[in-house]
Amino acid sequence: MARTQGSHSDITGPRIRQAALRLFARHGYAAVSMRKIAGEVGVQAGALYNYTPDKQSLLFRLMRDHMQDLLSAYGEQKQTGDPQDALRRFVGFHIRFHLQRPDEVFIAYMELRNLTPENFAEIEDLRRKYEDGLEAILREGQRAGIFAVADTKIATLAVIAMLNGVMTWYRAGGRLSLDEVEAVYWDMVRKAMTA
Amino acid sequence: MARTQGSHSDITGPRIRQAALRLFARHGYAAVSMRKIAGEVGVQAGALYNYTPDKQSLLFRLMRDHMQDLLSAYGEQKQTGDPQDALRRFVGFHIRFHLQRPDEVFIAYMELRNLTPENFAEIEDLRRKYEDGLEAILREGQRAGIFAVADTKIATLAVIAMLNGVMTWYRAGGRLSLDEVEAVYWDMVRKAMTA
DNA sequence: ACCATATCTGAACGGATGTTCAGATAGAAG
DNA sequence: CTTCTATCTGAACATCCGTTCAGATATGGT
Repeated sequence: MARTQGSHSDITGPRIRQAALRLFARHGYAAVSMRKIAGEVGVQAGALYNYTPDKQSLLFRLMRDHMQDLLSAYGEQKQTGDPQDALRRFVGFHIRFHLQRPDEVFIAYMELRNLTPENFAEIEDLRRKYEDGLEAILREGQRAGIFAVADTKIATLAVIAMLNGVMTWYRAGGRLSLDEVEAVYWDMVRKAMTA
Repeated sequence: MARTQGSHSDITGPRIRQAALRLFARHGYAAVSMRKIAGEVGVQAGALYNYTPDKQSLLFRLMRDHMQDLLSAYGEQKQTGDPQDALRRFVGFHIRFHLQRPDEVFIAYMELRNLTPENFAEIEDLRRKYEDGLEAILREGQRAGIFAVADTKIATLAVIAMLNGVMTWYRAGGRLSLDEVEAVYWDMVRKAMTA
């Protein structure tokens, strides 16, 4: 046997990335073999190498694409308004964007140590760019006397860490709606940052 | 060759746990082989099985011991005082305890998915017990009208998530002292929880 | 109908994996 | 000094790993 009926790179390629994403998120990069990914797609392991030069690149591209999606989606947000509004929009954006991509978020966060140093540096760079967006808001609010934090960098990391906590417990159709979750977190973030 | 000079279970046992802890934290459970752990200790892989029935148990016991240490250390804390004081003490305790054990914290958090279902349930049970300690403080403060959070369970998770963020950036000898870090986080937590 | 090319198989590669165990030596006890 | 036991080695087991590649078949264009 060789090429199979209906096989096409436009179909197999996305399916491979999708399967890798799911399996990496569930079991971790090191615990997932190329054969398991291939099995999920219904293909032999060798076929994966038409779509990725190696396993490491498969992981890296998933992470890089996710971070670039995050940055470009955040870039499309309205950037005007006073710092308080900007912070509120950031909270809403962060929660909603990340809750829509649980697997990507999990991987981008847990699999950093499985990246080569070069790949790690690139992902960290993108992450820092995103954090800088929030810190700019906090600094502007600090300057305007609206916010009162001891250290904008630490506050940035604290807010993001707090918001990321949503991912560990929120399930669609649970006790609280998305709007309610957003309101609850916004209340805590606002109070924590405000004078 | 067989038994080596100076070999003793009181020495080898702790060294194995220590090496496993360090390697699991650095590279992840799945990426660390029994041979690598043994190599770190200066012993052959087979010797590890005098100290653990298998690799899974090695991971599990590291996590369980850590969680039990956490619970027993927290249990020794002074529990009296008004909720505001109790919350301040919780923040200080959590930051200091966890910063002293970065490897254990990392593992207890990142390697949950590599536990068997039974082991996972046991660790999660211990984690919930710890969270319950914080939630009791928040509920008591809520009852007394000191705190004003929309949901004590979510607030509990939010506070812990925020505090855990310290672990990602704090390095001893850095820009801020431990006391300063504690003060900065306490300021944010207090404001976020207070009416 | 034919051809070029895109796509996949199946086998193979060297090496790593967790675990077991008989046998060997060191330390402790008498 | 002898005996018992704690401790470790070294080899072996079956299985899995990431990756490569020649060859086979399907697809799309002419």
